[in-house]
Amino acid sequence: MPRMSLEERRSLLLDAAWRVLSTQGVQAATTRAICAEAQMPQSAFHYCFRSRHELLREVVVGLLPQQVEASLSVVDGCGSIQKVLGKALASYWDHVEAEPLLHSVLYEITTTALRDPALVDLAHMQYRRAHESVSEVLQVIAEIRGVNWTLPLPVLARMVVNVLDGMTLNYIVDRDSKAARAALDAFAPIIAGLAKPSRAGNRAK
Amino acid sequence: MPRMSLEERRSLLLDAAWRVLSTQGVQAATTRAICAEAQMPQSAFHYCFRSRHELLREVVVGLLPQQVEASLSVVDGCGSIQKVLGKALASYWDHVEAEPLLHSVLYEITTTALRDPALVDLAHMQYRRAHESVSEVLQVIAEIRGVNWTLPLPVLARMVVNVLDGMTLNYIVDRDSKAARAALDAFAPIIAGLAKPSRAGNRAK
DNA sequence: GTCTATAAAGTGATAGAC
DNA sequence: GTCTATCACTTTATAGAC
Repeated sequence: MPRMSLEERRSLLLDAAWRVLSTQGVQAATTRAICAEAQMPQSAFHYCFRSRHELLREVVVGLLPQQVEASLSVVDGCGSIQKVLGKALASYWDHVEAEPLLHSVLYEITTTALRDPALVDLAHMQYRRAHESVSEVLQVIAEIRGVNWTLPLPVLARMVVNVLDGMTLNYIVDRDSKAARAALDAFAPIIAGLAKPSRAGNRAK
Repeated sequence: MPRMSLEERRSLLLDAAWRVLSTQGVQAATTRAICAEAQMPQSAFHYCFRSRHELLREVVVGLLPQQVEASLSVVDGCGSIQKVLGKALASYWDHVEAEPLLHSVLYEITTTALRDPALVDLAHMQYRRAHESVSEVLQVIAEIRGVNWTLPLPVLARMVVNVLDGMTLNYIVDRDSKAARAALDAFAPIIAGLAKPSRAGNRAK
């Protein structure tokens, strides 16, 4: 009913899309459902977005993954390498258990994008970003603890991404928090064990 | 055109469904597409299946996961624990690289099922089976090599499932065989390192 | 700019002639 | 048993009155 700027409406629709996506999934996030959530008529959708694809793309590129990556990046410098790594992993995992539907959407988007030539680059982007983000965290940890990783960083980063990905997907399905945390507690020291003191000594600057 | 028994037609439709699913994905596997693939009119679908859900369920329960599990279960008893485990993992991975679209469908089904109350049990079944299957393989390996796992079997099985799941999903997206095999080669000795010689000695019967 | 109304193309499922 | 035809519904996107 009220007049508003195009930018404002876009923002409302992106927020609404985000709510519909996380609560009902990609399939259910139709232009109708999103506009209903934003309390505007369906046709208002096309004032702001050329197509549903364009909106999906903006949601994924602009909103979703940052939150996830941020949760892993909370690195606290105190304690042994295993402690530091354990805290970063625990921070990520708290996010998974707090917002399982958010993570569920990420996997839906991946599988959806893989089958749609117009969206397939989103899937590639998700993993490229995840690898970069994890690489950075691992590098920071190595620096502040004065250690070197015994595997090439890209290999190690892929391993960590894959472990977290697999654990997350499994958790989303069975919601078995106890089992998931047992697995995470077993993985943490294993990954920490892939670090060795650097020749420069084991505490940096 | 030709008359045929209900069972025969069901079988044709299941095969056709499987081909459409793996080449075009869950979304595209409509009753029309499946019947076209099986070269019969769309209405023939409902001679055999009450609904599309019923067919999806039968495909998942009866056809898909067996192949995947079987590939991991190829356990060759010769060599060190690391060799044996490495061969089982390699056998699974060969299957992934040979049939990436098959594995892709499994993830699509998982995410699709999670959002659909009528199918959600399929997602649970997938993981329950995966855990059972991996547990069994790990147990067999421990027996023939005369070792014990240093972690409870359910925890270890979950870890292995998660690692393979994460690796597979990542590979399906980026198709980076070299990077994936580097990660797998790093994981194998780590998992093997979670075994310790049992008091009974390190070669069984 | 904003809305109602509708077009155009899909979907799963069914009716009814043969 | 088999098929054509179609129903009832949903989707994205657009036309056109206001």
